[in-house]
Amino acid sequence: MTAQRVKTQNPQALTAQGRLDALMAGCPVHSLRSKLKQSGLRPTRQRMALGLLLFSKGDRHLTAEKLFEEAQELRVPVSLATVYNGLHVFTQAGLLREVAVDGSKVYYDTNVSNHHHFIIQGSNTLIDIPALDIDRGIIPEPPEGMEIAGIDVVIRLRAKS
Amino acid sequence: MTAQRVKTQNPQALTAQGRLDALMAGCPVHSLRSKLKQSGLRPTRQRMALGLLLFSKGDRHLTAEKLFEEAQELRVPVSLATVYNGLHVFTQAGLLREVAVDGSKVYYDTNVSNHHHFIIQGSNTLIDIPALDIDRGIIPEPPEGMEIAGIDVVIRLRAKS
DNA sequence: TTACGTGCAAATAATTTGCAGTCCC
DNA sequence: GGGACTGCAAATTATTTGCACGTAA
Repeated sequence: MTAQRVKTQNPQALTAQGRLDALMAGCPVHSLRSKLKQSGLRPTRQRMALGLLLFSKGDRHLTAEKLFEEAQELRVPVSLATVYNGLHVFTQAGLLREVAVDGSKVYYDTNVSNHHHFIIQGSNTLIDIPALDIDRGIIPEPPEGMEIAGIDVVIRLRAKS
Repeated sequence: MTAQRVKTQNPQALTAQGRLDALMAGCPVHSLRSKLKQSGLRPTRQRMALGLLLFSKGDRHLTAEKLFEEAQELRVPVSLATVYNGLHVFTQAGLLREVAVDGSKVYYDTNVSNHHHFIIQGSNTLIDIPALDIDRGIIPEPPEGMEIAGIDVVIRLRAKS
């Protein structure tokens, strides 16, 4: 192995892979590849394609069907079953968050930070709401011409570890 | 402050009308009947039976399938399609509230006042949370041995009338 | 009477699964 | 090479719909 072993606060910068990652930090392809590897997921052709569709356009709210359509439009060969599979493993890895909107389809949010949502009845559009507002009991103003039809708060519980 | 009880007999020994009567005994049958009429809904045999199952046991959280099972256990003749139909018209009439829990099934809450929910991961159990707490930015303590896995806030919007 | 409701079975919609074949490490 | 991943099609689950028949007003 290499002889240069200097301790710093960023050990990753000292390995060959780390230097490579740093160089490629601006490249969405390579940053996605290492994100997947860090999560123990093989960066397969299909997962890379889905990951790029999901994560290289800012925060997005997508259904499985919608993501599948986007892949098809771009002539990326991926099956619907693999889209579902990919969304599940991405979610498990903490790269996506499922949003409970209604009883029909599941939405995936590429913004995994703490925040909430408006949903416009009829059109199935999600709009982010910063968490702080609601956590302080402040209900934000609806967009122009819209009014609040209802508020759903669901706190999911699990057995303490 | 317990409600007047009617002596229960073997439900199978009764006629359909008799079982319906047993179900109605001690229950606000007429208030349900007028509630339905006020909403422009015909108080049919099936809707009365479903309404009594829903509204005569305090606040409940039910799925269509669960309500159907309860009707079957009490030998109340009603089809699954009619259960779905009934839940929809009751919801439109403001007698029920749909709760967005996850992407699979729809829950119906007989408590239509402003409040929120815990859901216990794994078991599909809903627990009411008074609205005031959350509307003031106070997240209530989870039950013993449970911890918060996540919070979903969805504000549903509609076009201003 | 007659429009609204109901029951049945078939149709949808979203998602999952079984398994043979493929690809990454 | 071997286990992880993918694709296809069939299976499942939750819900809706079409239509003939029933029933409350």
